[in-house]
Amino acid sequence: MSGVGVLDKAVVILAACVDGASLAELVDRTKLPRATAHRLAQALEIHRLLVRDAQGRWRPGPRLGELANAAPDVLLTAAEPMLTALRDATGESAQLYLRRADERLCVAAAERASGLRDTVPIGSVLPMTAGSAAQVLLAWEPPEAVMPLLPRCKFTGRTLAEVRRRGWAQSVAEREAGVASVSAPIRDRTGRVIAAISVSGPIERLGRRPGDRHAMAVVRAGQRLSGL
Amino acid sequence: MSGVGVLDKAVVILAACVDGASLAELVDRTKLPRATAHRLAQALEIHRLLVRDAQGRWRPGPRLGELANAAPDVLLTAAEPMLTALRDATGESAQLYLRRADERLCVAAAERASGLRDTVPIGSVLPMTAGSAAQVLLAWEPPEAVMPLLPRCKFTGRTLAEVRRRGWAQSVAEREAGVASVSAPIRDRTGRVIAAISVSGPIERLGRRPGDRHAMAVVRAGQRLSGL
DNA sequence: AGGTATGTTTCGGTCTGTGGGACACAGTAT
DNA sequence: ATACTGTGTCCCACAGACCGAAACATACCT
Repeated sequence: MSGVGVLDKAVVILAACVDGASLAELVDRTKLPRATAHRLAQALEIHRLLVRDAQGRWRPGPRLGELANAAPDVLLTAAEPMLTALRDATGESAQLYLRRADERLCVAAAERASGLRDTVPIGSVLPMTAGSAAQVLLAWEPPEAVMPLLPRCKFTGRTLAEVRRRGWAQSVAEREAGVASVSAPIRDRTGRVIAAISVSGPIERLGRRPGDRHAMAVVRAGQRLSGL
Repeated sequence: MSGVGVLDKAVVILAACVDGASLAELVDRTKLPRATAHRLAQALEIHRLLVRDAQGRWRPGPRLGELANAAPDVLLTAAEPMLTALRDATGESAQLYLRRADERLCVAAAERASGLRDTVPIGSVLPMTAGSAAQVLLAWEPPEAVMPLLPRCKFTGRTLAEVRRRGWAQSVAEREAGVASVSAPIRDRTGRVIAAISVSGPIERLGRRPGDRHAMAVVRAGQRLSGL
């Protein structure tokens, strides 16, 4: 997949251990043979990329945090001025969301200074079942990752197909009554969607088709933040 | 080293990219052949464990943070009650330190409630060149990792040998005038020192040989936090 | 123009990683 | 008490994944 099979397997194991995993759970989640899963998990443990608790469950290890925190996140650093510019260009609050399993995390924001505005504090966890950012974070995921969620979503598979076609999403009164929003993807160098950039505000100002008004600015901001 | 060579190399590459690295720098820091370094760095990039900026420098990628933040740090969770118990048992403030290159980071603390006390706020960055926690964090490091630091340290190689022999360290007026401290190692399951646990307070109360008084309690707390 | 440094890609060969199976232990069912 | 099943750990023969020298491309310096 990346061309280095051991690394591919190691990353699958790390992902499977995010919420803690016994060996049996690890084997079940990764579909790796037990000996392979055991051997690689132990090696990750030796490198402190995993730790093993008293019950024998593997969890993310401290070295991940050490490596992650060693340098500021390139995306977050670049996002600050871009969100500010987007807020100023559109006159609405702007946010950046990362996916966290079945939720989305607001990791950066630039808030409209005055008047009626949608405030999403940094660190907020919002649902993945409503809102234009959720649509963007899900639209390019494999169907098997999306299907379990769709019955609980305010949008449908058809909405997500439309998002893929247009390259952006809009929502009206999905996450919250009275709020409309527009979102676009931020992609990594391989083209994978890693975050969503959004503007949001009252329906009174944004209208029932907020994409007509702001999609271009949001898409452009997303493109500028892609590939970092 | 862990028994999985590709993983060993990948981790070396991740560590070398912490402050950003071009391919040439990566090759120089890791001593890997250039084709190997390039191939593995690209694979890490595909997995978003590294990102590559516009100048072609690799940096820690967002997936590290995603994996790290997914679950609370086992050690920090366990440390809270242990530091409180150590503070109560010794009557002095207690702290937990992680190594960060040439500094140490206080990541947890339990402060003595009243009277004369050493306050180290969580998040503080302290030097690696003075203090008993620094001695503990360095004592079991390979000589080549320690030698460059020693000329600037308040202690010597002999001090570190003594720390290894005793299993703990003490300092008097090293990091700060009037402050004495005792520290012990916290180890992972492979026996590697990953943190230092300390008590600290005024020399008036701790004396010039604070280890006589508190080493046993500190060592025991360190042992209890080891292997998580 | 020539030399050097850096980044990227290829591919034959070697040795690393794979994973079936054995073993030990714990838990469950009869 | 016994048998069976599930789980975790480890071994080692062998297949193929990874290695890395070499070639090539590009940029930079003199």
